[in-house]
Amino acid sequence: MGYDDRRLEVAQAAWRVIIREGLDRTSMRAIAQELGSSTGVVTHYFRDKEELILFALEQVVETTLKSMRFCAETRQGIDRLEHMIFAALPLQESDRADWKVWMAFLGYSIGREHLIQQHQKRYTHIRQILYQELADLQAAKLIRADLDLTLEANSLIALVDGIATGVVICPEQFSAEQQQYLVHQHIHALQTLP
Amino acid sequence: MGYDDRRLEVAQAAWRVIIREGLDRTSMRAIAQELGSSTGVVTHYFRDKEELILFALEQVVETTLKSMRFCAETRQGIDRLEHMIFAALPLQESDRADWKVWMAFLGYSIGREHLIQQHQKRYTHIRQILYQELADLQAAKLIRADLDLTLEANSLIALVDGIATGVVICPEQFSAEQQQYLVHQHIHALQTLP
DNA sequence: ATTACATCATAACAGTTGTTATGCTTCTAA
DNA sequence: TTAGAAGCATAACAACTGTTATGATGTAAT
Repeated sequence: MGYDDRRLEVAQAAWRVIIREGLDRTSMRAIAQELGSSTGVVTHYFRDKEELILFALEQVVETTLKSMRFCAETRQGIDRLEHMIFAALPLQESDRADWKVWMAFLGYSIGREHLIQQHQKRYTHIRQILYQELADLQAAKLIRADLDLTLEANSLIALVDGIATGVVICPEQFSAEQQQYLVHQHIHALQTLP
Repeated sequence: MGYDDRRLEVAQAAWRVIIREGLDRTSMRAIAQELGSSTGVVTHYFRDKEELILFALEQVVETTLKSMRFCAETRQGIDRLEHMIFAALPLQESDRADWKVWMAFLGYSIGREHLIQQHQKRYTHIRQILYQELADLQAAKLIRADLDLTLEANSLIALVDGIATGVVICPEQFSAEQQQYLVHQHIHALQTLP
């Protein structure tokens, strides 16, 4: 097992502790214990706690983006955008964990300007991805021509954020079908006339 | 100045520290310092830290609900629902602070089941309020008859949550007009035909 | 075989945390 | 006037924090 693999194991241990105990109670010792090792392992693979924490978050973001890209590969048109959004939602119970980590980080970033700025970059990145999708749809005349695409991209992000928040807090209020229905309604409102 | 007033002052000091430093760095000593006093004041008005923290959050929730009720008083129909939603949004820069506290708490609740349950109750409360508004609109035939009102209430909550998250992270991406536009689009989609 | 490095354990460090106890005022009611 | 409570300050407590240093392994290259 290589260096990067072991590093990932440490991050995944941190990931589990964050979900189970909360981000502010995710101490070096708790991570080491979750890993079944000592803190020496943790400090060996990560310069400090922040580097470890941010790496764990980056894994969550990357897997989600990869899932979105995978869903986009085989599809075209409105259906393609719709399934990209679906890929980001916590449709299955197992998807909720990643969103818990994400929300823990959002709250943890309040009062920490440099973490807020990192989130801004992530939002900008996903916004550009969605903007490109919307622009392609608009060029193909599949959605209305009078749309502010940046605003609509932000609206899609807000839609996903809002649904995911609802799922994490009240899972019984958002079945997979209901989540998909809300996204479907939202997206198909883009292609009808003003 | 009465007991309750002083108690509120302590909570407001905590409120300011949460926004400035983050929830996990909001210590008893930091709150006391923000208040210009000693920790003796804090412990005198609150049994422990959790009671203080939760009281501060409750103030945020109450002021928002009060603002929504106030906007509802003078209006009727679709316009009434729309302005209730507006009242919950961070339209002004000064409104962002309350949402920062809210988001800090959401993240802080990850891994703390009893805090999640408290959030569930809050969501249930606001959902019932919105459900009643939607039911009234449906009875007056102002919105479609085939809507699942519970789902639509959850959708409205998700809309506000998502927009507010976007505002806290990327304020420059959501002007007051854009926020209102998104809510307007969402709500007016309820009254057209399927 | 010896050197060097990667991996990990252990322990100590100084700082911060929530909580509690104690005591000092100031005010109020008997 | 006096007893007592309210309001607040101070200090101490043990527990926990991230970080760092040190040393013990094993492994691979010279």
